[in-house]
Amino acid sequence: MKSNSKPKDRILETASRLFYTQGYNATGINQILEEAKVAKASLYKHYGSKDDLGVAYVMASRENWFNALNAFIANKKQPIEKLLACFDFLERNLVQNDFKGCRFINLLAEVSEQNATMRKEIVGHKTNIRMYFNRLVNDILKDKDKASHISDTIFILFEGAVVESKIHLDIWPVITAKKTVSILMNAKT
Amino acid sequence: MKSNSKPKDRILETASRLFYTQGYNATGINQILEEAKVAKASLYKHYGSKDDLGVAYVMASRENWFNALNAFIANKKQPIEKLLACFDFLERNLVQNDFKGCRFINLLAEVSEQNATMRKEIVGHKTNIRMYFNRLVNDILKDKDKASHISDTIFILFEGAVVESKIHLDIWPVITAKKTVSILMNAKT
DNA sequence: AAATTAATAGACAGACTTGTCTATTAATCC
DNA sequence: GGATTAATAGACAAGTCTGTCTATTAATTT
Repeated sequence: MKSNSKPKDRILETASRLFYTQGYNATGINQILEEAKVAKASLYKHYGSKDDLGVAYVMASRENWFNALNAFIANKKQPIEKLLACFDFLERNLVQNDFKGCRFINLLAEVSEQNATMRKEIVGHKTNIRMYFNRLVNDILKDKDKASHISDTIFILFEGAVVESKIHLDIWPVITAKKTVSILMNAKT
Repeated sequence: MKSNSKPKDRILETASRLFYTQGYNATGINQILEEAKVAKASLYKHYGSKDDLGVAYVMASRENWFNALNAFIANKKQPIEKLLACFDFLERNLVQNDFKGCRFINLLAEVSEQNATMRKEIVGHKTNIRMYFNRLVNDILKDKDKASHISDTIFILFEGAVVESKIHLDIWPVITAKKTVSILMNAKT
C-alpha cells in the first residue's frame, strides 16, 4: 500500500476501505495510519480531524460512484437499457463488495445528527441518483406526472434492493426490482 | 424514568431509546446507567455484556414492532386494506420517530460482522415482514408465482421507503411506494 | 549546494470505553 | 422478624479513542 501514491491519497484510500468494511465509529485513526503506513501528523496536516476525513471520504465516494456507473453503462444507447443496466451495476457492486451494502446509507446510520456536512453530502448523492432516474424516465414517457411517479418508484426500488441484498446476503432483491422496473416501463409507454 | 418499573426493564427501555437515537457504538454503558438510574452491577447481572444487551434490544424491538403493526391494522378486514395500511403504519412511525429510520437497518450498518446473533435476529425480523406480505398477496392473487414476485416487490418498496424517508426527512417515499402498491394490486387481480 | 517544505516516529495528554470488584443499603420471602 | 436476595454507589483496571507536540529524517525547490 505504501509503494504507490502520496501519503494524503494513501490515507483516504485506506480510510475509505476501513470505514466501509468496519464502520466509521468502529474504525480508529491509529488503524488507518498503521495500514496506510503514514505518520499521525500527516493525517492532521492534510485533514483537520477524523470528521473532516469522513467528509472527504463521502465526497470521494460520490465521485467514484458516478464515475463507475457511467463507465458501466457507457455502451448502452437507449434510456430503457441504461435504466436496466443500473440494476446490473448494483448487482455487480454488491457481489464485488461482499454484500456490504451502500456506503452512504451505512454511514448515515452512524453519524445522522453528529455531522451536518456529512449528512448534506449523503443526501446530495441520493438526490443526484433520483434525478438521474427522473431524466431517463422522462426521455421515455411523455406524461410528466406519470414519469415523476414511475422514476421515484424506480429510485425506491433501487434503494430498497441494495438494503435488502445486504440483509439477505443475496442478489434476489436486485433481480426482483429489475424485473419490476422492466414491467413498469413496458406497461406504461 | 426511575419511578416506574424494575431496573432490568429500565435498562432495556433506556438502551432502546439511546441505541436508536444515538447509534449502538456511540452509546456507552455509563450513559445508559445514568439515564436509567441504575447501578452498573445491575446491568452486568441482568445482561452479561453490552453485546448481550444489544441482542436483547433487537429481540424486544422485533416483538414491539409486530405488536404495534397488528394493533394498527386490527380494524382492517380485507387483505388489500391491510397491505396499504402497512404503509400508513410506516408513515406514522417515521414521523413519530423524527425520521430516524429503521432500528434494524441502522443497527446492522454498525455491527454487521461483529455479532452473529444480532445479525440473525435482524435478518429474522425482515424475513418475517417479507413473509407477512407474501401471505397477504397470496390471499388476493391466484397465481402463486405472480404473487411471489409482487409481494417481494412490495417488500422492497416498503424497505426502500423507510430508508429514503430517513435520508430526505420527508414522507414522500412512503406515499409514492403506497401509490405504486395500490397500482400493482389493482392492475393484477 | 543551501534552504525550505514534507513526512516520519513516537511520546504524551485527557477523556472515554467495557467490565470487575467491594462494601453498603433496600427489598422481599418464609 | 430473621435470612436471603436485589440493588446501590463507586473505585479500579486495562485498554482505546482523538488530537497535540517534539525532534529527526527525507524530499523538493530555488
